[in-house]
Amino acid sequence: MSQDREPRPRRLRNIAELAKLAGVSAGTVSRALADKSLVNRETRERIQALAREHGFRPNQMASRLRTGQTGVVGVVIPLGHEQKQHISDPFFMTLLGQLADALIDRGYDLMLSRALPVDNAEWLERIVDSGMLDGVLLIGQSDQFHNIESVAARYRPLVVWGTHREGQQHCVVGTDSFAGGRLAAQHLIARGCRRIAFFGDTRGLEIERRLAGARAAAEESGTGTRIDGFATHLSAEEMVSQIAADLDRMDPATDAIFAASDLIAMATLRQLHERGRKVPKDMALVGFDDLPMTEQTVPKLTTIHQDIAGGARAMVASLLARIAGEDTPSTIMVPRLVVRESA
Amino acid sequence: MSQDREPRPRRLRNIAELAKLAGVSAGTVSRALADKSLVNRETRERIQALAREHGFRPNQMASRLRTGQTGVVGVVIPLGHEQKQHISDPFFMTLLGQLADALIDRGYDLMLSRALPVDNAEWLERIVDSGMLDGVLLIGQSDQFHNIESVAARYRPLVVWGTHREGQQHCVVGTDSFAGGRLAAQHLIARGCRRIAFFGDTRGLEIERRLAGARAAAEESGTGTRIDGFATHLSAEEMVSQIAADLDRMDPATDAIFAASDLIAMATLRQLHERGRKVPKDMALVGFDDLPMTEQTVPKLTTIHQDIAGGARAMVASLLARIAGEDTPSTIMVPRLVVRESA
DNA sequence: TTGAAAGCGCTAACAC
DNA sequence: GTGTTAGCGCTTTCAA
Repeated sequence: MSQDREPRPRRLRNIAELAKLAGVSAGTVSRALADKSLVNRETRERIQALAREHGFRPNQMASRLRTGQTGVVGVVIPLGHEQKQHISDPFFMTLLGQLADALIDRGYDLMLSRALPVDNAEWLERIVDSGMLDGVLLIGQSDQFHNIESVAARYRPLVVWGTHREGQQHCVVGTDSFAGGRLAAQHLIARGCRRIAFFGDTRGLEIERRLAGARAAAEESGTGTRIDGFATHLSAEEMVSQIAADLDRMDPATDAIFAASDLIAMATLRQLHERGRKVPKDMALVGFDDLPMTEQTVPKLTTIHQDIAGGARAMVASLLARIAGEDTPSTIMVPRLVVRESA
Repeated sequence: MSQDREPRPRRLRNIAELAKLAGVSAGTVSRALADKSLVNRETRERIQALAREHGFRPNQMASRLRTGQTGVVGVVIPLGHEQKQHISDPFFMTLLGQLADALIDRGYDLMLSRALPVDNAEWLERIVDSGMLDGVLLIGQSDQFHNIESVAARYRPLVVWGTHREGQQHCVVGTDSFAGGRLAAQHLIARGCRRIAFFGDTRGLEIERRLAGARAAAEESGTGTRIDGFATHLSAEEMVSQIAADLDRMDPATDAIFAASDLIAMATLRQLHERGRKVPKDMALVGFDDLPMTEQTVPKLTTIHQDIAGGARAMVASLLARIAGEDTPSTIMVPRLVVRESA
């Protein structure tokens, strides 16, 4: 109704036009719109009303150039060795969703990129030096550990999801993958499993640590348990056929599978079902991540819990501190075994 | 090694500094870095080498302000009635992943926002008038149809995922939800089901059309099939308990469930399993979306396929055309029934 | 082929 | 309190 009564006036192009209309200077308009207290309450309200009436909003690009604050955080998924892995991988997406919520709550916009280091060795430099971002969040280290290290040495507002290595420079938030892998294997061994297949591509740092942890547990147990590694693709398309093949060629004595992610575990569950192998009776199965969907599978997936929401909050908190000039240590979260039905 | 040999010179702050270093003017540097042909090949290469050596990259904020092209597309998820629904909803995420891939391939960055229209009636105006974006993609119409219409009337580079209504202004890409709902119900009725529960919150336009289509199929069948609507929450947390409650209070004669999304279907599958009800023997179940994960469930989910990847490409293609000043019609994709095991 | 200069739209230091 | 002015860092006429 009100739209019919007051036909919208011509759209204002910039602060100067609004200033002319209001009979004040551009500076005053800028201050009024930013709710600065230095401006007379009456004129401020008048200008704000005028802006609202004309649907005027200051150009953010200009404002951000001028202030040097972009209000934008880059969220980047580096896909080095796992090029086929899609940005829509559920773990990435879950973390991304949490990051988006946390950043938006803090008033930041989020710029999403997928980087292919293989095509472009300077992927990270290009992003951090774009001048468009107040800070950068990396989802995963991929196989770019050293590259990240060297950029982090000079670009401070950078926080990475991933694994911590002794003496590393860059601020990382993540779960202790080694401990998680160990937990998984310990559980399987305690159940009586002695021949464990590991499904995961160990070129990724986190995955490699999970396998290492599992191997350590096997060693420590003194049971002679063996762990066979299978390099499972991360792309959804290839993953299924590869799991099928691995299931067929693996040692028939294998009595447990430790999947490096819940996604792999779910695909494995399905393939086992198709082969008529009961989980956990014929084959125990443990996943990793504890994505929400793992409670929906039949049987429910036993898995290693990572606190993704907490991790996202930690990443954002560290990044904002770094944007403010502080230095922040890495955050290593403790994984937790969640026993459900699959093992 | 090379890093040890040549200690990095002090970082250049802007084009002017590089210009001084190269003994040319800022204009020439700008042209050289943009690979403009007007600049002498030799000087161009010299400047580019210098830039590389110093790790210099022009400030994008300034460049974009000057040219008026931001190279950024906004991707926004409006959460009107479904406020609790998280940005990490798998359908959103799948579509978002595809959009990200398509946009990045075309050289655009992607700015992600979650909008809460309830808190802020001007959510969309604020976004399109921010001056930060060349165009905007909306994932879903939520309950904001009229709001979107009025903004679309003046802001052209806007493409929306959702449902098409007769005579609407805004460019939409989506699946014919009515046809999809009808397909689902037809399939269930053909299987002999006569009492169908619909799980979904019909305040969303697409969901409402799916139910309407199902009701139309029931009507047309002349079988006296009834369809009972249950308003299922979209937030993962509440969804499960609500489905459980609905399952317990629904008419005992109910022999089929049509879930408005695969996510709802998967949660329903799990709840049915817990109640010892076999799918599809005791209860037939059809989902909607055909997300990749629906092939991993046990039993595999029968669902209505939406071409999410194709839809994402269509959205991006339409948006780029609109950014270029063209006008584009809406794209309504035809849904397809995918019969697997659950019905 | 290159340099000089204007200006994208905004903000903030400095005046008054 | 408000106006004036000088840039933020870049691109792009225009002139040479």
